[in-house]
Amino acid sequence: MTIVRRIDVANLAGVSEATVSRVFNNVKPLREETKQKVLEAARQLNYQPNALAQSFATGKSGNIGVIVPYLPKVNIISTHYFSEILGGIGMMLAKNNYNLLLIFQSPQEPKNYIQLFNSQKFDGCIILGAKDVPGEKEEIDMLHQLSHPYCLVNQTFEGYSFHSIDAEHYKGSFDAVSLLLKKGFRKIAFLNGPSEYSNSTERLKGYQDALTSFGIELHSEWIFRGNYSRTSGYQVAGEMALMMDHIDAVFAANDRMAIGLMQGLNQHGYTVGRDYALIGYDDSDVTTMVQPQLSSVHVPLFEMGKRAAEVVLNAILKGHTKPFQENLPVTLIERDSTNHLMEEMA
Amino acid sequence: MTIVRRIDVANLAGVSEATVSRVFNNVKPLREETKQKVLEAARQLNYQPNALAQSFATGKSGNIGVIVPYLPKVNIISTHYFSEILGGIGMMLAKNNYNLLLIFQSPQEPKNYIQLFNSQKFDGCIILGAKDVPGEKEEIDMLHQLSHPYCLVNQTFEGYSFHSIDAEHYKGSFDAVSLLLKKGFRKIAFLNGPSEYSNSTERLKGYQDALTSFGIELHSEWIFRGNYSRTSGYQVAGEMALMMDHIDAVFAANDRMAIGLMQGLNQHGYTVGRDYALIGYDDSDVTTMVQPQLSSVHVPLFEMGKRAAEVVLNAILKGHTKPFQENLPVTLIERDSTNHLMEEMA
DNA sequence: TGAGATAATGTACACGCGATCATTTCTTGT
DNA sequence: ACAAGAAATGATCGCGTGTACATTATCTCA
Repeated sequence: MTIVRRIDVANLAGVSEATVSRVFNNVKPLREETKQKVLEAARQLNYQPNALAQSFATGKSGNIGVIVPYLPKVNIISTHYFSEILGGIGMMLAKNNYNLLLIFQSPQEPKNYIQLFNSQKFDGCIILGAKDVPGEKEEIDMLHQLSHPYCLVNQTFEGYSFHSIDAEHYKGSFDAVSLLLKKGFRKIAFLNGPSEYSNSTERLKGYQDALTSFGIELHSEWIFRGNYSRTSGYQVAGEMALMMDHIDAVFAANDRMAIGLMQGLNQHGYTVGRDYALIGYDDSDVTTMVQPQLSSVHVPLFEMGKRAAEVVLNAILKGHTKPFQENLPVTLIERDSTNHLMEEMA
Repeated sequence: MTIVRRIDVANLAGVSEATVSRVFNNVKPLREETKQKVLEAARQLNYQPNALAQSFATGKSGNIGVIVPYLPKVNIISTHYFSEILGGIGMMLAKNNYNLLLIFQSPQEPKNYIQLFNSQKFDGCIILGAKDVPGEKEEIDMLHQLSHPYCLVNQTFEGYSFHSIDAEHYKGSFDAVSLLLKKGFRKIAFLNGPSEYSNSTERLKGYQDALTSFGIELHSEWIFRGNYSRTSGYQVAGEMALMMDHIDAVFAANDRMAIGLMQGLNQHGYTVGRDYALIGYDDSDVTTMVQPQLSSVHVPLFEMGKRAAEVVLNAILKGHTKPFQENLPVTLIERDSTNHLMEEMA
């Protein structure tokens, strides 16, 4: 049960090592007869080229690194958000015979993307959950300067033209708030996520512009902040409950916070539909599991993952190097949480 | 901007290549002075050992393959189940400086785990979502015979002693149904998953034994089958609605089906708490997002992933080879969906 | 102080493959 | 039948590292 090498196949087939290599790499010219002879020998010996040696010889690992933030207690992978993107990436890579190397990155430890590239563990990388904080921006900038194949997902940096796939969060936010306004709500609170994420700030702009476009004055006390977890939404409900007399609708920056908020406000006696309207973001599967079903903004996360993988593969395989930015469209999904209770009863 | 190699560091530090290698691999004996000289040279040149070459030289990739079933349309990763396990695996691997190679496996294409091992892309593998179907069993058996480091998660095979980490699904099921029985329910239906999964059949046994231990006759028409998706639960609701006069409680083999069923039965005018009790399985985050909150059986999926990774790492690093099977404990979590409505109102 | 032991460092090769270049075999046209 | 070109195949090297073995420097103890 030792490892079968190219030379073993060559000996059995009565050809040279180079010919075996040619058969497996489909390098022409090559006599069909020889090819069959080699394949038959390979089959008999159950030969499988050593991917490690191949990688070493070519200098290509055949892996794409996907960098995912890792928080010791919180299982970040389990959120709809990351899972969808990861699925999209996986699909595209599988189609192109690339492997997906999942790399968990602790927030505290310094980002060393360059070292990761130098180690040749992967040929390109996709960075999920990047944040606009000092250390990170510079590191990505260095990746960019050295023209390593990479792509950010759902994060852009003001003043830099990094490769990235994002979604139209400004529009999504604007549309969401506009829906509430069209429905007649006027006192609209906004539960946003951390400002290190560019899409948080984009959503804030969309929220503000929608209100002002309807001639409504902005109130800073209408703006709340969570960390995208359900728990944080639940906690914010405590603050918000104190001023529900001055709020008739809430736009939350993701579904999980929306649901946490909904549950928290329930505890304080405020019900969606009767006391306020609610709209989430991401259109995750939980939107249809709650009562009333949650209106939300669909974000093509799976597609975004696919596109990000495509961008990185194009950089690797076709040498594409010019800055690439793309914003995929989002879709407003209207469900019951943005309706008045009387409409339901009608 | 060319690649810095060991020899470059050696030249700058005025030592041999072997010494540089020794410094980086911490091979003694070694003079402290020499070590510092080499490290300083490496720092100046920004030297990073080539992981590809290291892997090739040692014959170890440093990767653990995680094999995940891939269904073109359905994004399997996004389910609580896989995400949690994956997170646990990732945690343990990161701690041991191993990388996680995610491998999507289409159900239709033949399983060739042996080839994957021969290709040396990974040093060990963890198989998620294995099914008890003809081709698969033999392939895993071969892995086992060749004593390749591997571990199954949440799947066992009758008559084989494959390495596996599972949970006490018989007990979980028994406890869940017993809870319903203690609450006074007697006409208890069971919405199970596909029988290719060993935990489906284990749960069936638990369900049956719980009923018979209470002296209740088994009714084959009480048993329904879905595929673990919410949609399948929703569809089953159509059948079940026809016989809700003869059912007062339902045990579902996972939360998603439970919620689908709940929504489907709602459409037919049957409400949890008023018309029937419901208990799910997995204790996923959606249990607390629905109304009433769903009783469920907590399965330590994250922990299971951790343990599976540990088993594989032990096989690789310490040569552990004897059959390893472990069943982690499950916990019954009682919420509102197993209470009668009148209790809530009291 | 010198010999033997031991610590420290250097030399050289293998790992399995891709790929270049050299060589042999085959084809074609007259 | 033969030359010239094309097609097919063979010999060989390099990729960057780990490591066995050879060599040299240092220490120890009488």
